[in-house]
Amino acid sequence: MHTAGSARATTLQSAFFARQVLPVAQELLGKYLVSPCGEGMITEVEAYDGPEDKACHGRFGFTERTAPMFGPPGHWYVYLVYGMYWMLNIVTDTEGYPSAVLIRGVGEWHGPGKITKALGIDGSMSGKNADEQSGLWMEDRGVRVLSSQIRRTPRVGIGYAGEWKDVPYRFVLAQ
DNA sequence: GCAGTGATCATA
DNA sequence: ATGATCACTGCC
Repeated sequence: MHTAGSARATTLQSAFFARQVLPVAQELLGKYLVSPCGEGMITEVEAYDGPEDKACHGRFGFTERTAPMFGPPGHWYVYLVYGMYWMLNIVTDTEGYPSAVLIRGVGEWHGPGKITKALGIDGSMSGKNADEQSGLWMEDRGVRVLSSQIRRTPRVGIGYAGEWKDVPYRFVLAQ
């Protein structure tokens, strides 16, 4: 109680994610991804923002796979890409509006496919709430991130997305 | 620079 | 049932 910097870790709750995806994505830098299999600080994310975003999976409407994106914020959306790699996203904003943050870098793991492989995350996590019961959640451990430490770039791997391919929705914590 | 890999979705 | 697509990675 005497040391200002010794904040207890707090689990990020639904209210944190029930906001526009861009501020949520930016503020996830410096937070921790935690599971029984491993954990680390989030260092790279991307935002996917609603039906107008030509790179967002929600742009084609509700399907079985993308259902979690249309569900309540604070739940996981996990899908397989290129037949090999599970992509981990946290759903944001309001129920019915498809938006999510892709977790691309955590601790020593640089790359969304490496994170899920290291932590043993697969599609069975999709649609579950991000809490201790599901076994995968995020924590604020008091790490302060200055805006000067954040680099913004276009998103990776979405060259098909027309005018949306160049929007700076990727956030990287400077090394 | 590009192959590997298989679920998903549209079309039928 | 079939074919195109794909928010990656590792090796050429």
